[in-house]
Amino acid sequence: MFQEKVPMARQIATKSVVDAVTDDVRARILSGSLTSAAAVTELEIATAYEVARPTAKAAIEKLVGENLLVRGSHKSARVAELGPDAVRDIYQARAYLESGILRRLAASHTVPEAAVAANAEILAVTGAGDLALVEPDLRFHTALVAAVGNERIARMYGSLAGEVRLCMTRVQSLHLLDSAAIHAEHRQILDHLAAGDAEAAASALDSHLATARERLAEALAA
Amino acid sequence: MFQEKVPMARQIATKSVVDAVTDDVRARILSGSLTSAAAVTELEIATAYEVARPTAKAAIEKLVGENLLVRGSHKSARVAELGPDAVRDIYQARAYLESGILRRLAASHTVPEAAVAANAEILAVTGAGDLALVEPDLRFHTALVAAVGNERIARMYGSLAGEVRLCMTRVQSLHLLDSAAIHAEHRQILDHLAAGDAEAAASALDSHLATARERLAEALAA
DNA sequence: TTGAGTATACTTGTCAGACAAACCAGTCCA
DNA sequence: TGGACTGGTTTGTCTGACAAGTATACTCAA
Repeated sequence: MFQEKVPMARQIATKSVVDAVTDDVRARILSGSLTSAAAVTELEIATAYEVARPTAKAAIEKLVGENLLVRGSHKSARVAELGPDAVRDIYQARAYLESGILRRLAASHTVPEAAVAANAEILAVTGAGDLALVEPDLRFHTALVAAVGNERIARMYGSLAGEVRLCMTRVQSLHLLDSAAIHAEHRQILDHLAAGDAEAAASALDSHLATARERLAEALAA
Repeated sequence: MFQEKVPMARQIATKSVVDAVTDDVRARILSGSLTSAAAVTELEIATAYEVARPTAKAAIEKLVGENLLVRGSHKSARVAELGPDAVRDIYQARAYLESGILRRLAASHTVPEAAVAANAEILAVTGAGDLALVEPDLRFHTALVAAVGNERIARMYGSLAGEVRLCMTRVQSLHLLDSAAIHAEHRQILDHLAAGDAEAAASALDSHLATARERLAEALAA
């Protein structure tokens, strides 16, 4: 293999035009700059980025595949709008995935280093922007998922995380999330992991997600 | 809404050309007609179905999004080949998803009707082709997942099911799967569900998947 | 004034053709 | 024998175009 001859090749990345457009549009969606109020047409994207329409089309279809955009046949795409039921669906799926993972991590007394670091960041950004909280929070949970080393589960969680971030930014999450409380709940989960108490870790996660879910759902219902 | 005026509108489906090509290629992949031995080029698909190259390209990229095809930049696509490690990864992910689901179903003593029907079919096709067994087997598990009514979990499981079917057909599964044993193990799971015994159901599923996983992994290693 | 039907504009679906860039394999030369 | 070059193959992207579907606006009649 090539990697054996050059153990530490510098990683460079060349993005195709479609990928570049996709990434930027996705960032705009996740940041809340693009809402479900206005339609996202292929021509808009094409002119905005000065690319051909097929390129814009490919980018839109990629995002549709990620469930960030929705569109029907012969209709322009819109940002997927997440109602209370969708939020409950997403958080229920999260709970399924993460509770199983915590059970496994607890069995081997594994406390992922990356999760600890992400949790520390939550306190660090206290008082900063409201949206600054979302990133480390998601990174904490993603680190837990990544710790089991299962590629497909990580992929699945990634697709969920996109939708989670989407609805977190839609509700501007100003007063929904208290950084100190989140940090404490995360800390509790990590402690249970260190102690190897699977059930305690799972139930702590359940309540952690349940409160977030209900607050989000209520905010979206209004 | 339109649906309130016409309560039972006939469901008709118009597939786009891209979707039609995608579906057919996917079927060829899952049936084993397309293997990872030969590359799948855009021009091949385009000429085979008498469509333009962009159409073929879109179909290929959809299947790449489903993880049935893989391809790097400027390289032709190939059917994803699943080694022993990939099989273990997939089955571990399945076990995560399904065990959590069984716990929930057992808590409400739910025995999905569709799962019972699918399990009956497994006995019905005994002695028929080897591949005939795969369909009802997957349908049994899919029915369990669908019973919880979570859209995102069902979606995730669907993407896994594609890969499962892929490696099941790659190993021609002649002597790997004994229909009577499978039926019995499924039956046991359903019984545990009816009794509301979550742990027993989950552990029965675990061993059910573990045997299938190891046999598949061994066969692929050879 | 209101309703229905038509007409028009907008958007997407698909195609053809083209060129550049990247990859691959085979060949040639030192 | 090893490296560089060169050709063919494949993909990435673009331009331009037309057909088909959707939604909106407009007109005309009741």
